Amino acid sequence: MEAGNPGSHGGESLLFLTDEQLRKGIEAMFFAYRAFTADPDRILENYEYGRAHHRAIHFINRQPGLTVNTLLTMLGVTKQSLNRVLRTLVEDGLVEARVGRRDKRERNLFLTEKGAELERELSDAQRARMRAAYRAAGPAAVAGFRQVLEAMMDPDIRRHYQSMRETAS
Amino acid sequence: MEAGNPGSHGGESLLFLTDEQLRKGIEAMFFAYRAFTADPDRILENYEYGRAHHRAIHFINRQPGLTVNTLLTMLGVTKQSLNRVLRTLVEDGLVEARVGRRDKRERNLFLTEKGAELERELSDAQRARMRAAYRAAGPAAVAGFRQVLEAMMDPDIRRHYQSMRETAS
DNA sequence: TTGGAAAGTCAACATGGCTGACATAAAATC
DNA sequence: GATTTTATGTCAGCCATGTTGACTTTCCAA
Repeated sequence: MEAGNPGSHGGESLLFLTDEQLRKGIEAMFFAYRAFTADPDRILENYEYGRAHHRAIHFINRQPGLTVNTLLTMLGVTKQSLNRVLRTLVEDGLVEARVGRRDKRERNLFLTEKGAELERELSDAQRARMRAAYRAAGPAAVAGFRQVLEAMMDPDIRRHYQSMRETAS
Repeated sequence: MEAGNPGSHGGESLLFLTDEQLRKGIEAMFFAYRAFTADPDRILENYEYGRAHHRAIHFINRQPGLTVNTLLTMLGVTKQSLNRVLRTLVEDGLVEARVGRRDKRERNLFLTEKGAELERELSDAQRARMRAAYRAAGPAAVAGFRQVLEAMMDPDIRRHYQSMRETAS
């Protein structure tokens, strides 16, 4: 199935959809993602945290005060998985979980100063690689990169992604 | 560190390197990668295989006859990890490990017909998503996507990536 | 007041990373 | 020819992080 015919003439856009092009894209995703996580992973070895902690910290930093449920949706894991991670972060004083003002069942999550410090260390490393790649590829490539990644996301998540507040650190 | 100054005027390329841009890129990678692996993961649930098996099958299909060592380099895992996966694939008749002709210590890996079938099923799903994203983003975006991902890879791996034979299935 | 939602917890299990130790066969080197 | 190195395979055990299922507490809302 899917002939992947390189000689087809269905208009410009089809020229890029050969099996070979698609497979190269798949490999590029795999290799790039591995590099993308490698730097933070190295840093996390010095602490007693893993990649799951990094992800939680990232999103709490991006949307201070977000609820556990929202974080759950963004991470796409079960609450039991998340809770294991979140508990250690709260115990270690990197994350604060405040009882919701309007709805007291909710917990609003914030990074403490200590949490923000680790976030910075991890983020600096990850952004450095991203920045280098952006510089090497150039502005036009960066726009295309973002467009393809967005198109690849599941629609529900894409909405979250697009509406992410610009909090910066 | 890293002021990430949106108002800087260092030339066109620097305008794309604000912290916010970089963080959005980081999130895009995370969300897109999750979607990227979701379809094959769903298929693999029907078998007794996991993501690790998929990766091995992918590269054996791409470079038929590659050695265990080469596969190890591409996957970036230990031989013990790979062996656990490879053993079940050979036992189940999806992969054939032929003794090397020139160097009899080596094993050259090939997909059997059965292995090629599973490869096709997994690959079809993954390529379908990639194709949809490529179509939605357009040819220029695809080129940029590939450029940024390449720039993000570790140099050694990038060389492997670029020299990957065009075997297609 | 009752039902459901948000969060937390315990237990058990699977996958797939890892290290360390060791075995075998074959190539390469001295 | 003896020795060392390389490629592969294997066993055992550990760890991080995902899963399901069951159950509790708190609190909002109908």
